[in-house]
Amino acid sequence: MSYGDGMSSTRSARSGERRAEILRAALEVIAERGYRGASLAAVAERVGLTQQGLLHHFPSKEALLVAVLEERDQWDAVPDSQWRLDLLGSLVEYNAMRPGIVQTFSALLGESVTEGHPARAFFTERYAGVREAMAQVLRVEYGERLPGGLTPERAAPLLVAVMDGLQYQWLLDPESVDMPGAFRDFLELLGPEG
Amino acid sequence: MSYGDGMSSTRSARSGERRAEILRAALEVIAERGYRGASLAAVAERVGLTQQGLLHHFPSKEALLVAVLEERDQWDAVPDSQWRLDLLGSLVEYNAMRPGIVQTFSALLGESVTEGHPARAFFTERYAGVREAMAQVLRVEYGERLPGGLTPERAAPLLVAVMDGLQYQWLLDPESVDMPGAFRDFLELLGPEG
DNA sequence: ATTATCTATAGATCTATAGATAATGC
DNA sequence: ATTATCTATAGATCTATAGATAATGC
Repeated sequence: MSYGDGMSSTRSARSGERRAEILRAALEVIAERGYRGASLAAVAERVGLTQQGLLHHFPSKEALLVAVLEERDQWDAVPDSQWRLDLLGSLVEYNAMRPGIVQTFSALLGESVTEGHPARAFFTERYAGVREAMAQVLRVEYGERLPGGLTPERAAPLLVAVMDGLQYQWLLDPESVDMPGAFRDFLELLGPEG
Repeated sequence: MSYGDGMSSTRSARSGERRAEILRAALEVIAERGYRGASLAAVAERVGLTQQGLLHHFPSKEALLVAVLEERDQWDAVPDSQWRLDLLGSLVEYNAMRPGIVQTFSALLGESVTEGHPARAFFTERYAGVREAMAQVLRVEYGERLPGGLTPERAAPLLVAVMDGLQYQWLLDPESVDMPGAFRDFLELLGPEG
């Protein structure tokens, strides 16, 4: 399912560029301060607009966040069920090269568990989907029985948990935590095939 | 190392109680809104004080956060190197019974990766310590060689990552994620001894 | 006409300080 | 005296709306 160019007949190319600029700036500011701590003014300043000028492109702060989340190409370098297990290591390596995106994502994930957070539903659904996709990836690699007697469905949340958990440890202390190496260790642990 | 009663000669018992009440309220409000989203007024209201009344007990919002973090009994039902591996499963089970604390912790961890967050140093140091402690726990259980050819030091960040990562998945969707079960699965994966 | 921006501003908050008042502990 | 709490308030923000002005596209 390829999803369109985002600037259909109603919106000019120039406007599309502006939106993209704003989204990039929002991503940065959220990485630095989280969503609740990010002010529209800070995002606007980064693209040389006033806060009111920004609100012409996104009618509210929440609309801006939703747009950021939907532009999930950023994190949807993340796998679907077509992926192969041995590519996950490379994905983690790739993530280690873009701390900004990882930080935005991790800050939003952390905030999203608080009450009434506008990203909560997004993450809940996303994780359900990612667990399913990972189960399928594991099934392709191992069939129904994994080491330790696990099924793909039971191993999937662990795989996801390791990726997320390592991101926090790595963001807090990149010198001490070799994120890609640790993730490969986990794949090793998963068994001979990995 | 037992750490004292927190109300030495300088502070009355009544004051200690008030402080404890405030800390409990702060824990709740942070769970609901994160640290940046938590207002002193919201915490104060919960203990029947004005915001200014609260600031008599903690001179600033940051001082309140520091006090919350230092009262880490909450999360330091978390292991030191004396622990045994098979007790970790029970710890996760215990955590599954106190979603509030888990949520406070997870929200703070998420926020802490943003710039200039007052909990950042705390978490960085805490994780270094927890990794060390976990390595020692693994060493006691397995010696120097774990399944997959891992050393205790290399397995430790994975163990920690699984615990944290599962917490997020579980907070977002407790119906779909069996946190204690999944963690036991991971211990199973770690090998025969676990 | 529509789109992009701006200035002005309303209306909420938020943290923190100053200083008054009441209660408590020697 | 010290401790706990309150009222008043300064000084920053923040989001969002209203309405003016300039630029762009048919």
